[in-house]
Amino acid sequence: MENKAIAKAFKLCSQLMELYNQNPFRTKAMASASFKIDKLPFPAVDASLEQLAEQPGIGKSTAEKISMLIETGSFKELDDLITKTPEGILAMLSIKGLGPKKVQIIWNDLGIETVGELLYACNENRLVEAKGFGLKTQEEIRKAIEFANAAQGLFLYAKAEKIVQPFFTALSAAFKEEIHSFTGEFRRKCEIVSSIDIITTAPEAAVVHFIEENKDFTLLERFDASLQFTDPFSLKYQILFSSSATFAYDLLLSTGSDAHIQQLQAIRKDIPQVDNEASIYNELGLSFIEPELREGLQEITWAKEHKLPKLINYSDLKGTLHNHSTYSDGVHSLEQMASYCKNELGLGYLGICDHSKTAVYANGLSVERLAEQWQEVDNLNEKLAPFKIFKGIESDILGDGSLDYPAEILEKFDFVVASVHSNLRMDEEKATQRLIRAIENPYTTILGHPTGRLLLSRAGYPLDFKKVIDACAANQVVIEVNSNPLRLDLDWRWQQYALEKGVLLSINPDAHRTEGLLDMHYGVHVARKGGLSAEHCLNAFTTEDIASFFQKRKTARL
DNA sequence: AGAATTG
DNA sequence: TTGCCAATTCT
Repeated sequence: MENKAIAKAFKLCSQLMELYNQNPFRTKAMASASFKIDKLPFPAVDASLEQLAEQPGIGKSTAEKISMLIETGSFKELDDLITKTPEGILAMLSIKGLGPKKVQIIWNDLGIETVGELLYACNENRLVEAKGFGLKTQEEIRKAIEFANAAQGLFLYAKAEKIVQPFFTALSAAFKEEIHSFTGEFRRKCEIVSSIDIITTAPEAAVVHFIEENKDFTLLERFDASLQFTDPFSLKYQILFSSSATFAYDLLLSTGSDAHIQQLQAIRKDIPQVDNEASIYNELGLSFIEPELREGLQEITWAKEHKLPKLINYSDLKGTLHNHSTYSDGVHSLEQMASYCKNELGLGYLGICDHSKTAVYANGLSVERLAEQWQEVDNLNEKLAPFKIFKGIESDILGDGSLDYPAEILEKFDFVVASVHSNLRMDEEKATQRLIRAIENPYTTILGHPTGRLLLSRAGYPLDFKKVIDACAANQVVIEVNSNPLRLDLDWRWQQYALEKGVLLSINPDAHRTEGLLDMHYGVHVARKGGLSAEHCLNAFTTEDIASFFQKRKTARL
């Protein structure tokens, strides 16, 4: 059990305590325990009861709850609260805009106990009758419910990967002589997947037996050449049965996308059945197209002219930009982050970009604390050389598009990532103007997570992407590919346009802990979908090249 | 802490 | 009517 899951359980417990008007001090204590656990720099599962109890903010009783949670999946208080709460009420607590107080009113005053009824009430304009609810709140809740409904049955790529990897390994081990491959959305590295598609040459009856032996799985349907089932997470699987003779052809067709296959069929109605994918493309007069690119955008045109981009690989990354530390809301210290980059990942540099002063909720840095951080960076740079820490900041873009420090502070950073964290509900016109003002700021080096979206959780603010990207091109501002699996923002659908305009992209993990740096793998996946090559990726620059890039940006604005 | 919404 | 405070939720 990960710290995040433990923290979530404590958070839920605190919300339920508040829902039932329990002692506010105990409720607060529960919430603060959740916060503390989320910020532990080591996995709670590896710690002893004593080690946990001596952590500031975690006492003996919290430590015991944690160990109970790890052992049994729950603890007494939480269990009792969950038992007496209808499922629909629990679901409401995870809808954005609804906290314990509002849910309490919905439940007690309106007598609504399910999310479906709540949506119905919104549509019938009945929510406005309740105290504390108005038209705007009702509309926000309605939108949040519809967003959550649309996300039903969908999984973040990263989550699906974690779930499915052991299954795929087991399948491969059970049928060692056969060929297996992921296919479909998962093979195309789509940021969201609706099913896990696997193609195999293993005999159907044996695979069915293999699935049936695993009690966790529920068989759904069997067609001629496919088998569908779900797992305990409700993730859907589809297994396609192929043969070694037709494997490449079946793999290509099942990989899709539909648009890509249609475009291939427009070249030749019958796609040739030869023994590997590269040969199939060659027969059609095309260069081999990597699965990630098969989205029906421009890849066929590129392949016809043999002008496909040489897609970036994880191993092309030389360093990492946009990361947090304990100076703001990160879990690991600056030194831990730097050592991990240097020793575990073999990277050449770390850009440290803690939150700026306006982000108080994330412990943003005052000018005084910035000075402290810079001193430590200087010390660490001596100690870890030739490894290099670059002094950066994730500056809030304020409501009017300005950055969060005066020019005399901004000029002292090696680079600045500018991102929006507040006032997320602007209309397209306002949000676009706000971003463009930030892009035009001479101190902005990188535009961070451009839309603020959280996949399967909330839409980003609406933007005129062309205007934003054109402004980046005009001002030589790099655009971040935020690699957090929940963000993956800039979306790959717009990366190709940015690259056409000569904009550089940067695969940024936005890591708040050492392991978060590994999220760059997901950034690479979507950047490949966007057609990114190493030469247009800022953090594929060597330490020397990126240092001179930052220096040039500085001299350019003098 | 600061913004938005509601009362 | 207007302005201001209080409560809730989010980032």
